[in-house]
Amino acid sequence: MPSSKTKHCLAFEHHDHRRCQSQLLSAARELCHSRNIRLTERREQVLQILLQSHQPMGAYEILGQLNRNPEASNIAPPIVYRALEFLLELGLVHRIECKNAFIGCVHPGHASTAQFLICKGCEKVAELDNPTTSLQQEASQVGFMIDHSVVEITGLCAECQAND
Amino acid sequence: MPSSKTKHCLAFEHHDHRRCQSQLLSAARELCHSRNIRLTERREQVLQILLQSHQPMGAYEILGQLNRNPEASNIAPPIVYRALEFLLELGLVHRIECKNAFIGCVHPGHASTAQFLICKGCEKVAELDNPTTSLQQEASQVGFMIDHSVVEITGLCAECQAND
DNA sequence: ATAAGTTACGTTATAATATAACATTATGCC
DNA sequence: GGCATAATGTTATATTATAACGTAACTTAT
Ligand SMILES: [Zn+2]
Ligand SMILES: [Zn+2]
Ligand SMILES: [Zn+2]
Ligand SMILES: [Zn+2]
Repeated sequence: MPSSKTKHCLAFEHHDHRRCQSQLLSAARELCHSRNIRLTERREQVLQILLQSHQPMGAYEILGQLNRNPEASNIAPPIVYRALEFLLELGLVHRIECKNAFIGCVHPGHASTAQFLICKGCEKVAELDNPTTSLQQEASQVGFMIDHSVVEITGLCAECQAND
Repeated sequence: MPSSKTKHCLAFEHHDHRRCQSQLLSAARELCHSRNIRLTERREQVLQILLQSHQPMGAYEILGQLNRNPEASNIAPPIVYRALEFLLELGLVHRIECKNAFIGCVHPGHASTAQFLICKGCEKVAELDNPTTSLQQEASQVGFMIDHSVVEITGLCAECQAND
């Protein structure tokens, strides 16, 4: 689980993902409840789909999973994109720009400053948990006011290097 | 012009862009010549289009400019994407992931470690010229081997803050 | 409770971005 | 020239995303 002390890289560590998943879902519910915002069934469905793994998913892949359910089939793209928009704004989900894909946030709360390690081997994406300040320093040195940052490092995780 | 000593942010500084443009074009020609790689007319056309400004352009925008030329019209997407692929591999052009767009590299040579400040006001994109090491440290602390990194900071440049 | 206002969802169509597959032309080498 | 290779051209289609408009569900006021 996320910790602010030690250097964690959840996605690349073996862990009880069921627990990980249910904790993140609870956190999402609590966040919405506390802010008096509606985590509707659709929105929760999309979040749950993203929380199934630490691999990012495309919008149409999410759509496919929603439509795999025999009852209530034939859902169309806007529904998924709207749920994603909601979840992104709350910081419950992040967009992986270099893959046009989406992933559940493992440290819900901080919306605009996430950083990711993206493994080309196992395709998992780990969210770093310390918002590096050096970029902010760089930016402020030239008088730039940061609104949103995208930091996506692609390569091979330790395990995939070993298994090559 | 790019310098490795002072902290520059070319796109946001007033400068003689004609000169900037022609220097970058020359640098590209020299790079290709020295490596015995063919900077064909098409490839150079696409590069020149990207060097027109410090704003990124979508592939179809580039396509539009190519087709604006009355002779040799009706060029199709693959041509642009192939030229871009060539230029990206050489590091003469970068892809701005969060905009699905492309921009000429202002420090030709370093392909995979660029960092950008993207202004929402003037839509210019500045390429930082010191590859920050803190990210690499982060990555190596968890045994991650970096292949390619995307660092895109969106916000407002100093001038756009003043003009708000 | 009902009406009005708002938010979320559903539906259809289409826009914007990107690539697959194959034909043609240009270039370099023998 | 004849051959191999690389680059370009062409057609069709895949993938990702949004516009526009209608319906249903929730919220609040009377
Ligand atoms: Zn997990
Ligand atoms: Zn891996
Ligand atoms: Zn310039
Ligand atoms: Zn600006």
